[in-house]
Amino acid sequence: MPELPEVETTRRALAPALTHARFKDVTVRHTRLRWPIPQRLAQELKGLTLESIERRAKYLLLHTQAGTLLIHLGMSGHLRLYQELPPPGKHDHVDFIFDRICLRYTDPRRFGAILWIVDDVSQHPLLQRLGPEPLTKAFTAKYLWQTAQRHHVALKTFIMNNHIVVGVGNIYASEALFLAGIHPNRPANRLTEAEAQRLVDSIKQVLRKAIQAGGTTLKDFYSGTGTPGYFRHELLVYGREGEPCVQCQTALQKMVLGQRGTVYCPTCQR
DNA sequence: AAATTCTCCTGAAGGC
DNA sequence: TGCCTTCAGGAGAATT
Repeated sequence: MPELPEVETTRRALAPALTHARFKDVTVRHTRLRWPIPQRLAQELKGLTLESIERRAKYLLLHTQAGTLLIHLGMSGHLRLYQELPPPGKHDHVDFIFDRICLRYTDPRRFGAILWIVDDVSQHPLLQRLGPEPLTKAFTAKYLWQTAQRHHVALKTFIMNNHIVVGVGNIYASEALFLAGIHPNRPANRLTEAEAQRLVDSIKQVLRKAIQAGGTTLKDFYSGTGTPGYFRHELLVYGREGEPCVQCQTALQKMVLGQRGTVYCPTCQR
């Protein structure tokens, strides 16, 4: 499931091949994603040059002079580059055809999105209320601690809230809380300032390392060039329910928070 | 305002 | 082997 590291990995794979490339055509086989793909997408894009690819939260923003193509990978989406497109499979919903290369969007569960934005992208409803990027200086312990004072939800739910900080999904929230030694079910407003510092450091660390590893591939995720991510081998708690904690050998436990499976060490996380 | 629940969807896993 | 049920999960929308 693509979280920030997987989306960033995708962006880095696509940018060298697609920056300054020109859209020649778009093939849409299945319009029904999270929202319908715009009917006139092919006409809008045809002939435009892709100027840059930006990532904001888990959104990819493909900028052109006339507008921005927004792509979200949802739960199971991935984008892949091809010199020569193979015959489409069941879940290959969209092909972006450039002069010398093709980009295919695949998404079995169809929770992703492809939108065309003409106005100021930063003012778009999907983007304007987002919290800070976790890997920037704007995401500090002071900010997280002060914000936490006003919230009573479980800390894991809190750091997965895009209004608080973006890009931290179920996998990396679980990992970061383990690294910080903080129980995922602790109410946000009971976080101490010292713990906020540990948590911010842990979030940054786990995201950076995951990007270095090319993301986490559980099933569906592959980078833009088709390679899987290797961070799965470095996961300390996610997917390890019942297995021994790497620090204390206690059997890891699982609970549900905000309708999300949450694995943690009952000994190391308090 | 904040918190909770519902919803979209498919493939995998479990039960009988 | 096969059919049915359950579950996972990003995040906006609807509801409390």
